[in-house]
Amino acid sequence: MPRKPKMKNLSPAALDMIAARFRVLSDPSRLALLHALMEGERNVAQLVEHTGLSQANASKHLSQLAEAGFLARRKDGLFTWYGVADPGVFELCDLMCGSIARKLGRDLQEIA
Amino acid sequence: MPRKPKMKNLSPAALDMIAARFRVLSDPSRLALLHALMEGERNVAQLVEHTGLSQANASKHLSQLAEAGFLARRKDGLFTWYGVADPGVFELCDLMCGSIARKLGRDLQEIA
DNA sequence: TGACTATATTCCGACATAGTTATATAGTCA
DNA sequence: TGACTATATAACTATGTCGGAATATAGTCA
Repeated sequence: MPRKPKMKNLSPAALDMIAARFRVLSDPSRLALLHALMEGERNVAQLVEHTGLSQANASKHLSQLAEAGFLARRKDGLFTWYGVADPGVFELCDLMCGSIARKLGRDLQEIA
Repeated sequence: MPRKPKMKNLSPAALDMIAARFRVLSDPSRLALLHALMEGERNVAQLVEHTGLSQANASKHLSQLAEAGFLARRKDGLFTWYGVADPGVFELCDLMCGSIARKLGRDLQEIA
């Protein structure tokens, strides 16, 4: 029987999936929408008001976030309410902020 | 004095920084390079061999990863050795994989 | 029913990005 | 020195993405 590999191999398809989800988080407008939803569910008009995005633009970004599974939508009459479906997304952002802090610290060391 | 806000506000510049770093992780070729470096430092030729990327393409992706602070470069004669500068990048990938697993689980529930 | 409202979608132009090919840079060795 | 090697960069093309304007879709209410 073949030797057990030291490290799990990631298939190209898996890499594509992971990359696609990172891409959803790689836009400041979408991050602003996520941030605006930390305190709880909001509808589109509220998010437009809060972020300054256009209605069409906000709607598109919200759809992408929901499609990726970070947000959940709930329709109530004319309104669509968006809320966080996977709180793990905030852990991701926190980790990224920590990574940025470490990098800035290292950059500072280089200069000093 | 002004009331202390419930939640820290993120400046547009901060959102841009975070988004830019997520963008670096949003490409399967770069994820493959990162994955190939989990076991330790490698030079460009080794990474080209391991990933199947072209030399020019690999070099560009490696530069981006180093620029973002995820990788460190070390030159030794003709060779350039790349290694992980911030292991936090693997935590980010692990978290993202967990998030994918949760989403797939939820999608499964919907069908069942 | 028809006017109105909230949200989603389509179309389009501007710009960014990934990959290839060719070339530049710089270190090694005869 | 000159031939060779490893890596980086430039130029180009094809494709992807963002945002705006206009329009479509549905739900509400008179």
